[in-house]
Amino acid sequence: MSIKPARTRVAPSPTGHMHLATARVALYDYLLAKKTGGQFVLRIEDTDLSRTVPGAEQEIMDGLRWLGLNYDEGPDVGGAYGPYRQTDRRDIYLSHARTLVNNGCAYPCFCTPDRLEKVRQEQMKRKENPHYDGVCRNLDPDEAARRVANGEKYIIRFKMPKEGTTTAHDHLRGDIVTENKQINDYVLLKTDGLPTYHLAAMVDDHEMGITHVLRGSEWLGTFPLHVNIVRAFGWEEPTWVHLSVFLKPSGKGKLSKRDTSIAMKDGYSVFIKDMNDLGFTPEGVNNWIALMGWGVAEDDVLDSSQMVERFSIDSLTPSPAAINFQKLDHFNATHIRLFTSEDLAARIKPYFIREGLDVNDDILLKIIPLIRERLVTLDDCIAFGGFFFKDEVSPNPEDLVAKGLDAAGSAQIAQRAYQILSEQPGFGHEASEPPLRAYVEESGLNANQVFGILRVATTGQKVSPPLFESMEIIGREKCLQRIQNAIRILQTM
RNA sequence: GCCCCCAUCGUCUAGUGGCCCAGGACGAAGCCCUCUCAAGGCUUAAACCGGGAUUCGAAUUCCCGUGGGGGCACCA
Repeated sequence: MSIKPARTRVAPSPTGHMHLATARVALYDYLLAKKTGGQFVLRIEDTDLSRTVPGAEQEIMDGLRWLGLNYDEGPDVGGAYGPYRQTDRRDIYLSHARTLVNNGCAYPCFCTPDRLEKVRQEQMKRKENPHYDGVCRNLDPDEAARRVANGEKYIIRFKMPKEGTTTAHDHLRGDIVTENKQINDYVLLKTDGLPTYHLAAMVDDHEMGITHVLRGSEWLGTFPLHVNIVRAFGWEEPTWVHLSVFLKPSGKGKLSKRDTSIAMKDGYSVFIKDMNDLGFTPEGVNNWIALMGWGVAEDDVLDSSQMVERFSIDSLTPSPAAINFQKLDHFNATHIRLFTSEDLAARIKPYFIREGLDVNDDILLKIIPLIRERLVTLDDCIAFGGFFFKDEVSPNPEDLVAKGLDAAGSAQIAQRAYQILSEQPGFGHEASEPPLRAYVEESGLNANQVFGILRVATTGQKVSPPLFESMEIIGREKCLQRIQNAIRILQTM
């Protein structure tokens, strides 16, 4: 690991919901910056006006903050290398495009979209690779300049060398050698005066002093182009790291944000904005995405500081990774068990409130040890602890009937239990459990039957945290009331 | 069609020529614990895509297949 501080950037387009892949790039960027004492930058790549979605930029910033990936520089925090929104940098790209035209590495192109489309069709018909046919590449520079001066519409294309090969170095894959003739004369500057990614990203990465470019492997195809652009400017290249892509859970095909069938189903989502609602924690999500594409040996439950400590771009993996929601569950549940009681209480409180429950903070803190290891997602607190905040519970009558018994028999047990509990001077679980256990012994019933009735009676549900501890928190009065109510239900069945 | 990338248990991965009859984690199965559900403990099943080559020796190097993925826009 280099000691030199790294400047990294995540550069999403505000074209839709922020998803897992963006979050992972940001995570790695963040980790590398922290590890080396450098800076992590957010840059918004909004040069395609037609695809920009209102609110998407905010969603990205909110998502990064939710994940705890606070950027040192960005549109809303500023920084010495701004502006951080590409539409605010038009002039910068324009002058750089001119530089390239002037040094012969780029040229104006006057071809109409119509003609281009026709050329493409013909090439396809001839089973050729669709590519720009180079009409304007061969224009006399003076004539081209004249036409530009005359106000003719034009774009600027990169003049890709026709001969030879380009060797581009990826940190994970080594040298990638491509024949130059395979690479098109890509558009650098569009009719609307805005740059394409190819120009904008290269210019910005250089101008912003980015030392390590981490990006998706979908950029591998244009990687040689990018390297040529950087070299045409005479700039030093950053370290290029092309990350593996995320595959659908099936492993068939790239994970797409347009694929709604898996975007949000069964309580899972690929969008960061949904994670909180679904009860996932930043710790769980970060841990999950961190390990898809990063080989950490052993101990793979890591918090942010442990990740920083261990992170290295050398241990990133180049192969595609299928996402696995079961693992998200695992990491989420594991991190929940690691939170302090106060922290966990604060985190689950909103879910109770969302459910319309009146949360008592004392009770909230008391139930934490009872429900903590049962939570996979934070919103599971409702299923395991909602009844603590209800005045009454309404058990399903059938659930009150113990296994192997009928309603009348179950009612008798409930009655006896009621009697035992009301005769007991104390009510804590230490006071209540022994006499009830003794009753189980002498009655010849099993604990499941007796405790099961009480569980359903007092909590209103078949599955709950440990019975006696729960009853203690519910309180003597409420418990007796609820058991009384259960007896009534059983007697009228 | 053309170009590029990738290839270890179902999944995420460790492994950089002998330490590997391949290790960990998730998931699965079983047992223990147990008032339900969990958690926890123990155990089991489960992989080096195929074929050549190099080498005393290959999961690890090279070549060829095959499979998967990505790209071939005035989108990023």
